[in-house]
Amino acid sequence: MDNTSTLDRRAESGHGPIRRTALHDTLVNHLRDMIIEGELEPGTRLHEGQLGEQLGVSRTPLREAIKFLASEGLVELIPSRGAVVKRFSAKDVQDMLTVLRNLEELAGKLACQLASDTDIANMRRLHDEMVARYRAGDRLQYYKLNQEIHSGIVRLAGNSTLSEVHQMLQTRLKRIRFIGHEGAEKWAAAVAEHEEMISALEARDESGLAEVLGRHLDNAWERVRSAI
Amino acid sequence: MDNTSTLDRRAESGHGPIRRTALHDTLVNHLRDMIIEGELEPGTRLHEGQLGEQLGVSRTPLREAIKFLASEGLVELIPSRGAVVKRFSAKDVQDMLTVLRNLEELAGKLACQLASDTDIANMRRLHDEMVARYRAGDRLQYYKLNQEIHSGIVRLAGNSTLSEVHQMLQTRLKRIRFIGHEGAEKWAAAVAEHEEMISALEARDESGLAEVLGRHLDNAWERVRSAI
DNA sequence: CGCAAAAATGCTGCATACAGAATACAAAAG
DNA sequence: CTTTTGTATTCTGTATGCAGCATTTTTGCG
Repeated sequence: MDNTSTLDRRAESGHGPIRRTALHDTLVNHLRDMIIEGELEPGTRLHEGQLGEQLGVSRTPLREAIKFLASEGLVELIPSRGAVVKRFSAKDVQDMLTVLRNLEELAGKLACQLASDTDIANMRRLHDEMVARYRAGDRLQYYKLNQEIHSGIVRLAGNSTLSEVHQMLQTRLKRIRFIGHEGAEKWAAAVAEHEEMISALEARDESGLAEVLGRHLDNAWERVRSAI
Repeated sequence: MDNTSTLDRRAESGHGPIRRTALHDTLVNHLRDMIIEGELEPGTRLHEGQLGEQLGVSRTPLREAIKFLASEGLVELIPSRGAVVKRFSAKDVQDMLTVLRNLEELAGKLACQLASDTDIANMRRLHDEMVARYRAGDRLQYYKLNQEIHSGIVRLAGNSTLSEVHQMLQTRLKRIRFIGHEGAEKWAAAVAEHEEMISALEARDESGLAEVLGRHLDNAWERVRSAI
């Protein structure tokens, strides 16, 4: 049997020396990925002994990581019965998107006020790169750049709490968005909305940007609602 | 020396059998209270050995609770150096209030749409009770009811994510609000704003309620800004 | 007396060990 | 055949022990 733990392998695949980051962070990120990517499906019990052996760590740091994720809302703690991967209902997703929409609208307005011209130029560059990935049909890279753009706009709002909360909701929804693989025409529409977003940002059109961001997320809901 | 741990004493002061809740929850709540009430000041290192002995628990569950709080943003984890109580700058507080304002405005709108007449009547009752505490000069009870009313309006929005995020920010700000002990005239103004809030809710006046909630939080910022 | 290097101390990070609760299974009674 | 109860197993919750890192103190040398 392979004696190298899963964690080591993943860490080595990164850059530079092995395990720069503390084990706690590594574990948290790894478990988060496992949940987002569906390796641990909703409702799955997180078996400490088994999972620990699989990852090559003892139960102590594993439990700490699980508690951390519990506070992030990705897993649910059941007294004396451990932790299970949280299951999100359709309403849960809708609720998250409602809040996310509001936050992005706020972020859009603030970004128009606060972003430097350089910041905006960088966003345009990211956008162009994303469109290139779209044209190439590279869904995975498109998806990554898409997320980066949304996070980027929020970052331009210069509000750390806003970034933090946005990041948290984005993470919870990642799992869902993986499911909602939209068709070609919807994908094109999403790209068009992104074009609108960047244009509004360049024009520093607060209400315009907020409107597009809101519409974009409403459409996201339309895209995934059937998949849940 | 008193052999009963601090945790036991606090638990016994509750209702029913001792320690209904799991130790994890008890610890998290206790530490959270210690931070909010200023017993653990910002910048304080959370000394595992010492703190554990003081609370009468071993390091393991204590560490798990600390990790939980770290994800809530109340403490900061520093690799190989443990955890410290997070210090919030004036900008941090302003950022939180900006987000909180946006969330409450959203909640106000949704509450006007979704709340039942009974729900609204209950809010009015809470409000009247709060005004009574104000007239009696009972700051602590006033403060508690105040928080309950804000949480209540958010709850009426029927959006669990909204409630959760709101609760998180409210918790982080509690520590700050404890400082901002407003003067008599500002207190009166705050009560007046609350009266407006309830009236707007009863009239199901979405924009009116959102406006008051926003103004209320802006004023909250004015009240605490000098104290930071 | 000042400074640097090295030892010593204290704390965190992780692993392991033990106790108690929950569940699964089996056997017996209705 | 179903239900119930006793027992065994498994997993969680908590305590403790050990190793490594950070910091501080002490000691040796200029």
